[in-house]
Amino acid sequence: MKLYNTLTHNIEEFIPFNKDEVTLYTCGPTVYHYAHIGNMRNYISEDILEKTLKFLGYKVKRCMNITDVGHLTSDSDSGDDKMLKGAKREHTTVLDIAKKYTNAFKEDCQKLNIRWPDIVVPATNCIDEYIKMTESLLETGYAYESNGNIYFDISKLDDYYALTNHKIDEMVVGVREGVEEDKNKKNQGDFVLWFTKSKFDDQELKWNSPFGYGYPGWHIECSAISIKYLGEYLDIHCGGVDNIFPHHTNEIAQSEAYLGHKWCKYWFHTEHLNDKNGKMSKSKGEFLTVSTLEEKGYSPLIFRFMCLSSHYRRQLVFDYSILDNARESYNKLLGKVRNIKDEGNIENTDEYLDKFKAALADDLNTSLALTTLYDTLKSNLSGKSKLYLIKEFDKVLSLDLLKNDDIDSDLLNFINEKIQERSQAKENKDYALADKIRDELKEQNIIIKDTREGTTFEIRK
RNA sequence: GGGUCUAUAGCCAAGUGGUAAGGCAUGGGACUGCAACUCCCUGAGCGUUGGUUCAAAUCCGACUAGGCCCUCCA
Repeated sequence: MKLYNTLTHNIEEFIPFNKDEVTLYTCGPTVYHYAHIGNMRNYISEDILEKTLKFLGYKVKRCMNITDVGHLTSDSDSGDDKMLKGAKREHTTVLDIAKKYTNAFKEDCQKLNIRWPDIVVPATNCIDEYIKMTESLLETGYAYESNGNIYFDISKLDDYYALTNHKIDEMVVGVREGVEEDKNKKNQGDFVLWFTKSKFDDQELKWNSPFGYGYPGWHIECSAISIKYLGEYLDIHCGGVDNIFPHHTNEIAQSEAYLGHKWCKYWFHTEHLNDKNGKMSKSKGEFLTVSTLEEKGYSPLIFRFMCLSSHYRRQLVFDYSILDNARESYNKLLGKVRNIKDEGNIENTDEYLDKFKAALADDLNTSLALTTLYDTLKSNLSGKSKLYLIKEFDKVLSLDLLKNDDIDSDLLNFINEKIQERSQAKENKDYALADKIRDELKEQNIIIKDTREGTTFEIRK
């Protein structure tokens, strides 16, 4: 399998540390609000990565954190805590906010057929580990105390900017509005490992530590959680491109300083889903969530299909015309699959299976993988063979290609009555009534289909 | 200013040196009471410009346009 590695800026052959089991770490959400669909694109990509690895025969152990503490709006000794802001906004506690939005995130994942990782860890569960790491970094001289906080000293490293190719002299401090320089730092790029109460009296969650009563910095959690659950050697670390700097850069710094050896081999980053004004964010523009799409009548899997028809390292500009396009394609695809008759012999399907695997093994070329699905549908294979292949493909695609929706019996009766009514009207040549019934059903996304064998229907997603 | 990525038909998009996959939309046809569904047919020389090569969308250079990052973010 080939994967693009941000660390080397190249597509590389994937070779895990341990042949038997691949370790995969995902930067999870900061649960201070709903995830928008741009966030979800990232998790869809990671889901495809995990399922592809499994499809190719690897065993995968995947871990994800849930950030419920320490995520400030700035890396300097200032700025608000996102969780605290969320709690104030909704007049409740940080823990309630974390619980509410963790559940919401889980539901979104379910709707999008994103497999929930094997290990999911809230950041607040591993305070001891952060303290242990921070203590060790202080002992070895990679960290220092200044004005109550513990900072990581990036000047102790030769290759701090390996991930980004940034050059320290050409960095501009405070490009983004609202970023202040922290005068307590030795180097402007240093980052906080532990905050103390002196600076943040209103912080709700605080713990005792050898460095004082306080709470951990944002970056330390991913390193500590990953090392705790996946070991000292990590195969793949995933996240959105926005996390390359500073988050992942800092993770590498503190992890390798702590471990004393190379830590993570491959860095996997998903590009952003933008809107026409640029990057999607919770603070500007339309705040689009999975629920928003549902309210507008789009099944979440249409969004998944839309993501899969592009490539994870390609920016995608969200627009409803693109989603509409995906909806048409997806519905037609489901229709084609539904029309396959389960008959004939099981034939040799290696040609298609190999093409599908090759597409995914080439840095997750999902677009080409979908093409293989279309090729399969157009092939001369028996219905039985086609259905077998589709079932296999859907292990990775997870588009519910073969899932028959259970229809509520009341609804089914209603539709059948309407179809009867319409057939009667047609017999009476009362086409105005027949068309009226058809139109009314269509408004409810029920599409009437007249075939030689009689009238059937389909519920449009 | 530095870093990084992208530029293929109306839209999404494959393609990594040998004269452009696929999907959606459009148009035409079959089917239909008319439609929808389904099936068949239907389109571009690859941002501009130099160069390398027998041969370039594919390699190299320049330019143009755009996105993202440079201590919030997936």
